[in-house]
Amino acid sequence: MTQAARLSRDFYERDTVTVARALLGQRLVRIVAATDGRGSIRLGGRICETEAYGGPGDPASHAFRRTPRSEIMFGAAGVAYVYFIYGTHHCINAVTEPPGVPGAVLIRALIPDENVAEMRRRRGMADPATSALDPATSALRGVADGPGKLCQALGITLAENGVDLTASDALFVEVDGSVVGEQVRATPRVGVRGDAEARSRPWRFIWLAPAPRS
DNA sequence: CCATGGATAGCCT
DNA sequence: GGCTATCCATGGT
Repeated sequence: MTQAARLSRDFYERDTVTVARALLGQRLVRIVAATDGRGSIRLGGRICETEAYGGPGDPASHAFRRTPRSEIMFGAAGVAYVYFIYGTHHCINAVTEPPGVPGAVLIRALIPDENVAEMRRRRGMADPATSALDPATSALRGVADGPGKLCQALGITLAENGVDLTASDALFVEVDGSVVGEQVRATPRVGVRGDAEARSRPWRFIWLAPAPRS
């Protein structure tokens, strides 16, 4: 079977906002052991929402301060930065920019399209076959439509912090076309401190071709 | 709207 | 070392 191309170091080693925009439409893939213990299966989906996090000038970024936790954001691009938040959820970012320049893109939502039933199980959701919901339209809702949800659906925890997305066989991003030219919503963060430029800069990108998260 | 609950950062003694 | 605020998420009300 042919292997889809994987995003390279060069892809990630660019301006954070550019990478956040370019990740839309690509596929986040996670390989996990099959439930019968033999072989492995793919979990994943198309990235439909991202958010750029900058360096010292971005108060909402963990790299606002250089600490042991945020040090990874100052390192090699294409590495996964996973953090645990609110005592419950994990969030996965892709490190951006050349070494020494901090930056990361938070992956906020996926459109699940591989082994959705397994991802639903990992989310604690009902089997769509026995659900009253229409599987054709509702089986995807709630599975990966949020940064914490997609990590739970894909089994991403702090153990995946530092994984090289350009080299790992268990966690990576595949090229699945670009959404350049398609409809994308870019919005600044509101309610954060910083100068006028920082507040008005586009940070979050939502792919409007499919239904984004609610 | 509100409760949740673990890792982290910063400040303290 | 301890102690506390914060974390712009999620699920249930």
